[in-house]
Amino acid sequence: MAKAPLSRREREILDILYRLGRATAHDVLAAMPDAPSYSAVRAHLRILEERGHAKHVEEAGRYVYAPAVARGEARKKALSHLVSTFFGGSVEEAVLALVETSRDKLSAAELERLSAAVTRAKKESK
Amino acid sequence: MAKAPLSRREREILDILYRLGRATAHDVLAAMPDAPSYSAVRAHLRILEERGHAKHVEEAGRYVYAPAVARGEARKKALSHLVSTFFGGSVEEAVLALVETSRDKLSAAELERLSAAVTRAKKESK
DNA sequence: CGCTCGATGCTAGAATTTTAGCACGCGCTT
DNA sequence: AAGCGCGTGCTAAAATTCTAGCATCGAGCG
Repeated sequence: MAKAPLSRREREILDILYRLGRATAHDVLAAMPDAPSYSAVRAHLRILEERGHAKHVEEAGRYVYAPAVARGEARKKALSHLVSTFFGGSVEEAVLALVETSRDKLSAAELERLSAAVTRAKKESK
Repeated sequence: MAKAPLSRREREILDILYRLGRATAHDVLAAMPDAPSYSAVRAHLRILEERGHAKHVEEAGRYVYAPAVARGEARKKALSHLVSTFFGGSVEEAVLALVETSRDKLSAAELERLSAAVTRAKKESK
């Protein structure tokens, strides 16, 4: 499975696909702040599919697109890339940054769950 | 501060810059798996600078490049983009994924610190 | 000095990406 | 059954990205 690097627009569109989960060309178009023509979007979607990054199902006559590789996979990849380029490979620092910079966005319940997850990890690593 | 989206190669090179902190054209070239010519790299570096993404200092005659926007800033941005495209905006999920998928990579000490950070966050949010 | 080495600036061309538009095809309404 | 409205496939051309190579310039060396 060769992983040809995506071009700018392709990346943008694929990201939207990940964000939406599944979407038609119109949905994608609507989600783009600097949208080009409908045709252009469709062309990209087609190419994305050709290269194995997306797939589509026909539904009531129209195409509904979705990422080809599972969200989970993509997440890991993106996460690992980010950690290595911005945090020198330190997962710890990444987590810290995430928690610190969005303290207020995290509810008490969420923090509780995070706490539990860390504890769980501690046990496992023992 | 206009935000012109980066092209593929530019993105790649800028990432390397972030990873290395500071680097000469040669360093960058060496860090690229699919490296083009030295000239090409230099050209991109120049463009990157032109567009405000990188800057350089002359040092012993040669140019040493570094990202123009602080690592911290870039981190936040990258993190937030990632969270929104892959985790539906949920910081919690992102942290969980980070911790879960790299359990073994985290040392006991690191987990300890994370635990402390979460606790601290809890207090603050109170 | 005169040469070579290593670095930079610049330019032009090749290659890719990005976009728009046209040509159907299908289901509906009139 | 002819005329929309809406979707798709495909192609060609504009725009950008990517690359290489040449001209220069300063430092070090025989």
